[in-house]
Amino acid sequence: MKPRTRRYHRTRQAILDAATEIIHEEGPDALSMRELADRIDYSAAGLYEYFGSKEEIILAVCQEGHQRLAAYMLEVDREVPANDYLYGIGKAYVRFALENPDHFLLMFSYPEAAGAPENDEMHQENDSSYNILLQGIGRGISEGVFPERPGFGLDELGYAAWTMVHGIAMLRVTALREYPLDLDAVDDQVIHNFLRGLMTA
Amino acid sequence: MKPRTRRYHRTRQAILDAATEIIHEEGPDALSMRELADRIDYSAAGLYEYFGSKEEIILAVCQEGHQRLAAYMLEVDREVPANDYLYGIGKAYVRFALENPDHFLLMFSYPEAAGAPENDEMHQENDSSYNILLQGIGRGISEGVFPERPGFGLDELGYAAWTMVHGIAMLRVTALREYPLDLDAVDDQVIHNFLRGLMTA
DNA sequence: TAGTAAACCTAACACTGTTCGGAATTATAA
DNA sequence: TTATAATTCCGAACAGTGTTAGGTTTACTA
Repeated sequence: MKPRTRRYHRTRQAILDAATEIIHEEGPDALSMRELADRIDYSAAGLYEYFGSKEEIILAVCQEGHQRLAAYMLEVDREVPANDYLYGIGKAYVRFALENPDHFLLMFSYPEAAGAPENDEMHQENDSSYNILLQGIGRGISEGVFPERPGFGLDELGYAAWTMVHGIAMLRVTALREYPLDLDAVDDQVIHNFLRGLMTA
Repeated sequence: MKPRTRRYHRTRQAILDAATEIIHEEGPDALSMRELADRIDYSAAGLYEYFGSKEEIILAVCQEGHQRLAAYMLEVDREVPANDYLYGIGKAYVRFALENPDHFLLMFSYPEAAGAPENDEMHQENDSSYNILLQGIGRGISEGVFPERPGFGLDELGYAAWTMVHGIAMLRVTALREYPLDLDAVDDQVIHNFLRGLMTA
């Protein structure tokens, strides 16, 4: 790769990093092209050499967020029973949301950013967060931990699990953002209750 | 009530209706003070006689949304077994989100709008959507349909039910907004599966 | 009918994302 | 090394935003 394109990619990444930083520090509304440019010693107009619009920058930030979310889930220890592993997956999903609330909200405000860069089909790449979840459930099925019911196969089980952890994560970063009591313990029970439902046919 | 204050309230409501209309037709980003004023034959500055800021208008729209959501849930037939009633509650929650996606998303982007106008404690008024859900679960408990487990009482059951329906609703208006297949049937199974989990101790 | 308060608008301010034209920098070719 | 070309970058401007100050019109009251 030529020095030119390498420098180009480095600047692109600097823009994305600064944007992520602003979103983390001051929220998504505070992200303006001029402040973003200031942080990396550019002018606002200069950014348009690297991104076509502000929306493109936000979209790229969202895509990075989805990768980071997947990274959270890949860190989970797999050397445990399938149901315990799935519990870890769910907790990782929620933990990412709690540790990056604005980023998490942004990711799901731009649905078109959910997939891979050059792929309009949803979650088709292998290491998407949804695919990791799906593989965990598939493992539980093949190990006989989760019995498949008629009309409630892998896809339906995956959908059910996703809605549950996503509901927890979403509520906790929006409506329950300031909730004073400890919800982690309740989350545990909710997830375990769900998994128990899957395990008993 | 004097004609003056009556006219004042009518204008206030006209502003909120127009704002809701714009959000429904063109999305929340298209809501500008000038277009909003144009729709009801005012100038942008004139609106500030009725609301302190654009955010106040959005907040009021969100509060109306929460009331409408509660109305959806109050329409559900109560003359059925407790578990069937809760199923109806859940479906009503999701149906509101699907029929008012932008409004629904906005409501949960402004967490401070979740409660009553003069009440910073969450969901304290009786006919909030969450309270309706909670009462449905309470009925199931008192009728012996849902057994209370240790450390998993009414509040925890309510939280669990809320996260589930909210997860379904949220995913379907964001990440799965354009999903081609029919998810209503899957939602049925997911909700029923959840309720079955509650019914079996 | 005179005086007062409410309602409303015009004009402006500071900000936003974006574009245009040219200037500075860097790479390529002679 | 020098001339040419391409890339990179910026200042200035444009149309739009929410908001405010000041003044004018309207409506109510005494």
